[in-house]
Amino acid sequence: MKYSKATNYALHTMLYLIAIAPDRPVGVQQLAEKQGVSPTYLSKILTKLVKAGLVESASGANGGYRVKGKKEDISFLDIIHALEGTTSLFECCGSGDERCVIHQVMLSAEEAMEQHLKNTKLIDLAK
Amino acid sequence: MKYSKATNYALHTMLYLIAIAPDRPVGVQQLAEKQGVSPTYLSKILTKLVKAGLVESASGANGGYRVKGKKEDISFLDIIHALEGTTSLFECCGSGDERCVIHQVMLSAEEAMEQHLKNTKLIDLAK
DNA sequence: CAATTACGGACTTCGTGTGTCTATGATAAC
DNA sequence: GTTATCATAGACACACGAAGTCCGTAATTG
Ligand code: SF4
Ligand code: SF4
Repeated sequence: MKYSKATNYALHTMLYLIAIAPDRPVGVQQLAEKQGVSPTYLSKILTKLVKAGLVESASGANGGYRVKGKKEDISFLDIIHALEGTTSLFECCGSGDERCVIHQVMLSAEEAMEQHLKNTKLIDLAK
Repeated sequence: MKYSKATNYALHTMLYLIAIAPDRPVGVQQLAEKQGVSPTYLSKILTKLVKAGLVESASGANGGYRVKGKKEDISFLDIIHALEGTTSLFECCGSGDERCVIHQVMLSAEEAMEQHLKNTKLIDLAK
C-alpha cells in the first residue's frame, strides 16, 4: 500500500514542466538529470503521461515534451490516475455488492482523498 | 497501490466479532469458514490485531478471539493501521523536506482519507 | 494425560514495481 | 538525401512484498 516511485517522478516532472514552461519542448535527458533517474526509465513514465493527454511529445532534433492543453486545469489526481490507474484502492471478493456497508465506507474514504487531489492544481505550486 | 487482501479479511472479521459479540470467544476455524479462507492464514492476521490491542485471545479448549476494550471506539483506521502499518502512503527520495510543496499536498490528501476512516466506527455498521 | 486452540518461524509461489538494453520510427538540421 | 537527435516499444533481469502453506511449540481446559 504505497504510491509507486514512478508516480513521484511523474509529479516532479509535471511540476517542472509547468513551472519552467518554455516555448521549446524539453528533452528527457534534461528532465532525468534533475531527478537523478535514468532517462530510459523516465521516458516510459512520460509516455504514460502522453497517452493520458497531459503532455505532448515531439520527435527529432530540438524535440521533447511540453504540457498539453490548459495548464490551469491539470490536477494531482490527473497525474496519479495516469500512473496508478483509475481502479479503486479497495477490491474485494468478486461480487462487488453495491449495498455492502464495508464497501461503501472504503469507497467514500477514497473519494475524500481523490477530491482533495482533484481540487489542488499543479499551477498553484508553480511560483 | 492497493489495499491488501489481509486488510479486507481483518475488516470482515472485526465486523463479525462486533456484530455477533458472544460471551464465549470464537475460534479461528469458525471465522475462517465464514470468509472462505484458510484458518492458518487468518490466524496470522488475527495475531496482528491482538498485538494492536484490538482483540484479545485465549488459548486452550473453548478458546478463541474476542474484541478488547470499548467496542464503540474501534474505527476503520485502527484496523487498517494494524494491518498496513502507520507509515505514509507517499514516500519520496529520502530527504523528507518538510516544507516541500508536493509532499504537503500528498500528505494532506492522505490525511483527508484517514479522517474519514477514523470517524466511522465499526459499531455503526453492526445492526 | 489428552484434546483443543493460539502463536511463531520457515518456506514456497506469484505478481508487480523498477530498471536496463536494444531496436525502431519520426523529425530537424546539414 | 544523409546524419544526428529524440521519442517509442518490446524484451529482459531483478528485487521485494503479498498471499498462502506447513509444521512445531506453548498454553489452557477437561
Ligand atoms: S461483503 Fe462487501 S466488502 Fe466484503 S467482499 Fe463482499 S462486497 Fe467486498
Ligand atoms: S521534493 Fe518533496 S516530494 Fe520530491 S522527493 Fe523531495 S521531499 Fe519528496
